[in-house]
Amino acid sequence: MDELVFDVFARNCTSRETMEHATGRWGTLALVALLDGTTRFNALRRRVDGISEKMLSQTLQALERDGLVLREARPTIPPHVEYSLTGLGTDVAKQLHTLVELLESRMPEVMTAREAYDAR
Amino acid sequence: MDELVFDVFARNCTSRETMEHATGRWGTLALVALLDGTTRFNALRRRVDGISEKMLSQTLQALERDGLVLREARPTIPPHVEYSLTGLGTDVAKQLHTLVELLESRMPEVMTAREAYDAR
DNA sequence: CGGTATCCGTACTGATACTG
DNA sequence: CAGTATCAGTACGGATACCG
Repeated sequence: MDELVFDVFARNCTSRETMEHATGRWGTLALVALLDGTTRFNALRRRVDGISEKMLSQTLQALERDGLVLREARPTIPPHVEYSLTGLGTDVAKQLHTLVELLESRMPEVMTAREAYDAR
Repeated sequence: MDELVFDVFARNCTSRETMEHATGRWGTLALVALLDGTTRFNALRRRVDGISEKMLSQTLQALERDGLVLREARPTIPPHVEYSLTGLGTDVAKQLHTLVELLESRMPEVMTAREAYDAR
């Protein structure tokens, strides 16, 4: 029988890998940005401040491979490529969005905690 | 006036930093593990398969500084140190736990998507 | 426009050894 | 037990240049 390959706490765990794609530095931002709807590559790049072309490309590829993001390219000149969320991607993105909002609303607490921590 | 320092999409954003601590490779696992209750350093280390002492230490320090984790040390010999979640930490951890469960329950979809992606 | 290829620095990571 | 210190490898990330 298979081992618990979906248990995040296990070292060689498939879901851990996908979690990292979704919750990683750029994954979260890309997914949440896509909640606004279908978006083109460079629009996403402008939205996610600070991301490089390379990282956006890599991030989107990982998310597409995991079935969270859908990539649709029209063979026109110049190229027109649109990214959107799949059903699963939408669910994950919503969850991440909730987390982002939770954290943003409570950043004052975080700042206070940091000051206390740094004080000693 | 201040800029929108809590807007994750902004490059120099404080919440982005905290998000990365919470959703990073080890942050998520540490937080979710702590949902089971107060835990000692080495117990946590055993629970989070694959984490090194160094990374666990660094992760916990970052989370403690952000006010997500509480560290309590008894000055005994040998040392006895307990880690637990703060109120904010609990909220964040629950959110992450939901995300983990969502993803684990839908890993079959992910696996299918990967096969399709790799096929072409 | 939407990428890929290449280069290159640094920051992260894990072993290992050591300490109170 | 609960860490810190040190070190070496690597993978991440950004800048630049280039292509269809």
